Amino acid sequence: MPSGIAHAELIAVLVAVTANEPRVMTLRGGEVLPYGPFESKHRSLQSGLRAWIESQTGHPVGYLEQLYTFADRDRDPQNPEDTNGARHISIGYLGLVREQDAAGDGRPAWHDWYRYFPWEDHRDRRPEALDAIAEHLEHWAKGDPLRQQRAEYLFGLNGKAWNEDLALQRYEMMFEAGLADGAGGEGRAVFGQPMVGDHRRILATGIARLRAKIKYHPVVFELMPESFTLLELQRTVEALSGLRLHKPNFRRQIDQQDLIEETGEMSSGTGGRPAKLFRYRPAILEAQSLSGTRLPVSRG
Amino acid sequence: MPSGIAHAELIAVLVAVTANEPRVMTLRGGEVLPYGPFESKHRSLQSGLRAWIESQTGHPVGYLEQLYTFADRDRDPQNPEDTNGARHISIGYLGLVREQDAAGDGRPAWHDWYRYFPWEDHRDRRPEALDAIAEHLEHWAKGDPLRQQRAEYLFGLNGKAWNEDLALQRYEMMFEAGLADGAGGEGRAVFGQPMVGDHRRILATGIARLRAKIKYHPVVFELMPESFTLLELQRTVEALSGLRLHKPNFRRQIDQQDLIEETGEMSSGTGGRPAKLFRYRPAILEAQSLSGTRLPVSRG
DNA sequence: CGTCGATATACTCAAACCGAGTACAAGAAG
DNA sequence: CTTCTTGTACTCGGTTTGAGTATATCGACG
Repeated sequence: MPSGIAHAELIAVLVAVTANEPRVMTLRGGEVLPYGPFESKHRSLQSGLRAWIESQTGHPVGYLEQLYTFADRDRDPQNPEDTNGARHISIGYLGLVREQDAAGDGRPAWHDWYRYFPWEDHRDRRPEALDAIAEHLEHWAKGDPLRQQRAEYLFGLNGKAWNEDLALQRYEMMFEAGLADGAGGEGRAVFGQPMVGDHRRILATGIARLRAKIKYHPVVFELMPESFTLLELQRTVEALSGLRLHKPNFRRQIDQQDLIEETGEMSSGTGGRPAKLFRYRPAILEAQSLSGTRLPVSRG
Repeated sequence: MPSGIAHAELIAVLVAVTANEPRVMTLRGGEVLPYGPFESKHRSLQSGLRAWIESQTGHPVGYLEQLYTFADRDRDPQNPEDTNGARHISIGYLGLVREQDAAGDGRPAWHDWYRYFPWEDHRDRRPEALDAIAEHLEHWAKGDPLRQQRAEYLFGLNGKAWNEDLALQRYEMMFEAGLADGAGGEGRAVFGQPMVGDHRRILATGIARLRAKIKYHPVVFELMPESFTLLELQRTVEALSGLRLHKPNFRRQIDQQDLIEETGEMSSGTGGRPAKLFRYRPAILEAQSLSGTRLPVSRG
């Protein structure tokens, strides 16, 4: 069997939510996702990565999931990989941690992920960037009905509904249309802060996966502090999904499923009436995380 | 940065449905999944694998999706990989092809996948294997309430409902309990045909993924011939999910979504009244495959 | 002290969806 | 022409879900 030798590395999309903003851990001024060599001293990829992340962030990783393995030849045009005949493989992981915090070696920094994808935040209003994007895409899709239809669908144009789960496909279309980095040349606009190589695509993959995941699995709780109010929980889900939710319905679905229980204490309140504090029910965890636990992600 | 060198290979779970049975392509008498080295002559992993599969099966691959990257150190105990310091990475893919067909180099054969997971087929009756499995698991979980609860949940014991999506978790529990291969020793029973290394686990990953996928994405059509009757479509979904479905409801959901259209012709009939022939609507494909197309997988 | 602003929490209501069952139509086989 | 098998249409009740409304309880401020 020929070759089959490759450079392998791990790359992590580490997410935390602080002050109602979803954040990603980055290096080098925010244009690189944390990555590391594929070492074999640990029993599995997961456990090795987990240890590495904990050394970097100083916090335990609540949830860790393999995202995707990226290995396209033209991944990173600036860094030709065929020189030695071996290819470059990046195994991407999605990790959720409870708090943003400095510490660690490589001066990691947490950044609001909407800095990289400003068009993905629909919590307060339709992002203005969308209008400009729509215009560019229209020009790009001119004469190609399939492209047009797909652009309308992905970006919620012409009365189509916005679907928050399609973050990756949206980014990919923008990349193809030359709107994601300078590669398009010819004076095209660039939206959102670029990252090195395909790191922004990997981040988009993580966002899309997480947005899909929170609807059916109780992973949000990995991002919450020990005790929290229902509104804080809702704000976290909203931060991740980029949508505003309907408060009564959100609460209904939450307590229909017995995912949380009251701690007995009340929040000291930021403004209005004090809210009950809740905690995630760890006992139920195993069974629930298998079955179809649902978090309502619906417009409000 | 240290090492980061690894042996990389691709491994494929190739699925077809023929005569209402889900089949997997295998080599060497059915105990090996098709695999190949990770070559760099193609633009991407996907396209390289696609070409390779088509040369093997003689049929185009309708759908191809990355499954998971397997790289645990103790993946394959018979084949120690630390000898040369490089680790072994398998990038798994799930592929759907339209017909089973011989041809190709390595004398590939298609096998009913329930041969490897007999307890997963609930179409006609509750598999008898489940009783024996339940008994073994009960013994294995004795004194550990978490294990007990999880076993009940995974295998639908004690009145719990069966959930077809949990195929992977079920296999993993059986593996842990020593019921999946001879490794358990001490005269344990072995259920289903074993495969080399972790190939059976990879197959379980593919089955679970496909079962989850068909509920929300119109990928079943990649397994269907050009034109088909509604019952044939239903039988295919049933074959994959391992469940019987409610006919009227299945039909309702199918044509609510405009996924298919009549060809105008009728089936020459296998028994009763001739059925209308339908075809998948290719025009809608792009948009639909993004949105939440639903195929009803419910008991009948 | 009373009102306002803000948040928390409870309740209502209709549309949509979904599981399950029933009834009838149309060809094949005997 | 009866029976079997498959196809197709319809009904019905329960559950889910999106959306709206009403009330409770705090802090702040005049």
